[in-house]
Amino acid sequence: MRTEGRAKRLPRAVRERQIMDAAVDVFSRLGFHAASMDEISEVAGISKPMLYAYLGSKEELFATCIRREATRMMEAIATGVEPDQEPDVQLWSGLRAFFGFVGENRASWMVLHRQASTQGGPFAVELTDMRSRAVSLVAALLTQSTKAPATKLEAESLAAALVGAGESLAEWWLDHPEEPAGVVAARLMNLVWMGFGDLVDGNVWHPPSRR
Amino acid sequence: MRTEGRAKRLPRAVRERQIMDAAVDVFSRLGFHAASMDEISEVAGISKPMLYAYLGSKEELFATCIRREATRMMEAIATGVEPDQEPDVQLWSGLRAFFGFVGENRASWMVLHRQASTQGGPFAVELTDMRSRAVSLVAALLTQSTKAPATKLEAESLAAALVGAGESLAEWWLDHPEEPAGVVAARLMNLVWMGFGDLVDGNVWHPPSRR
DNA sequence: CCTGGTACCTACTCGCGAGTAAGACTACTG
DNA sequence: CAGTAGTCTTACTCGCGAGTAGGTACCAGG
Repeated sequence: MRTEGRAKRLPRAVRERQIMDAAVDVFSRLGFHAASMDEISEVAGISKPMLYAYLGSKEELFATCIRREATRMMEAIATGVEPDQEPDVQLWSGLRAFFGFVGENRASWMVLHRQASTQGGPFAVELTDMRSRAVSLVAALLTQSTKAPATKLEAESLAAALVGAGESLAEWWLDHPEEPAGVVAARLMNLVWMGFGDLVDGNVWHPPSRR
Repeated sequence: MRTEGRAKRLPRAVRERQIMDAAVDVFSRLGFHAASMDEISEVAGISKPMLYAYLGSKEELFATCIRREATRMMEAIATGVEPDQEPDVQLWSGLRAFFGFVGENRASWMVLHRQASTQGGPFAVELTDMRSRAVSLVAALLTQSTKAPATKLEAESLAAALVGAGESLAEWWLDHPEEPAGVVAARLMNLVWMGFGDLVDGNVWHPPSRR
């Protein structure tokens, strides 16, 4: 990019989107520190001062990326879940939506999770916030469907474990891209719903269509 | 540290250990890029050229840290597991050893996992290697105990999911240090062995002493 | 055709941190 | 009490990257 002298004149809103896309790409490949504003401007097809004019400092730019991608992802999941269904079906649709998003937005996910969680301070806050929304959601799902009255704390921590498992399986998936999203989702579904205790006995969970 | 002029004369082996300890500390707090050789030398109580004389470049130093901590951790787990036991007991002892190590070596774990996994290239290799050893171990445990003849691939991927869940729960634990190691371990044990399906019905897994 | 405002640029400053040159201090060995 | 091997230091070089100063091209409306 930027092989030619001057870039086409474009309205600010469009440029800002281009810059954000470039930033997510570069941050995901290089990480926050190793990414340079020079490279981002290059990928975006403009010169460095434009970055500063539009998106502020490097840290501001990064934080803005985090916020945008986090919002996109939460929306994708919210759209995917099917409320007013059995608990296991709700969990299943949530998992499918989650892995679907990650599969189609690997760069977004890397920026969101891998990068944001390692840089301390203001960045991690956005992450923590997003995660806790997810945890509360799962916890509610659990308490609502539990027959034995488990404590709120118990449900919360189990939900945290599940969300963590999802995050980490998505992380693992980055290194095994050949697997389709549905398979990965189903795998986690079986692990957390049935448990190894059942699985080793050959008891498997099936999606609703097969019932 | 380094407030006084000259450091005491010490044999090379001892200095190298001090340097490594300092490096793990600084890398875990700041991350690879943000950590400076100047700060590491300061914490170690010596001057910068000593770092280069003994441990080579910054990247070499980091790789050496990764290798050392990975080895320490695998040894801790190997010592903790109890072979010739029921599968669930083996899993349980493994989990306890793992979370025990992480709890007593938070800095090590952060360097190992959080930092190494985000820096690409040669560092991630060490990590991947360690993880795959863990995965094979769990996969073997699974196939050995499964009645239904699951495919090797299925066992491998479930093992990967479990290891990932462990990693991520440890990650989560860093932000909730008040929980004791045993509780966290038990929680994961219940999640992966019983599954939510059982848990919501009130069926819980108990450690061997209670049987 | 001028006049402003907005998009865009080249070409810098400047501090920080990786890595090094050159030598000084200490302890053991004969 | 040399000589020498290994420990440790001060005081640099040098490149890279964040952030900026001071413009130039382009499109309105008058």
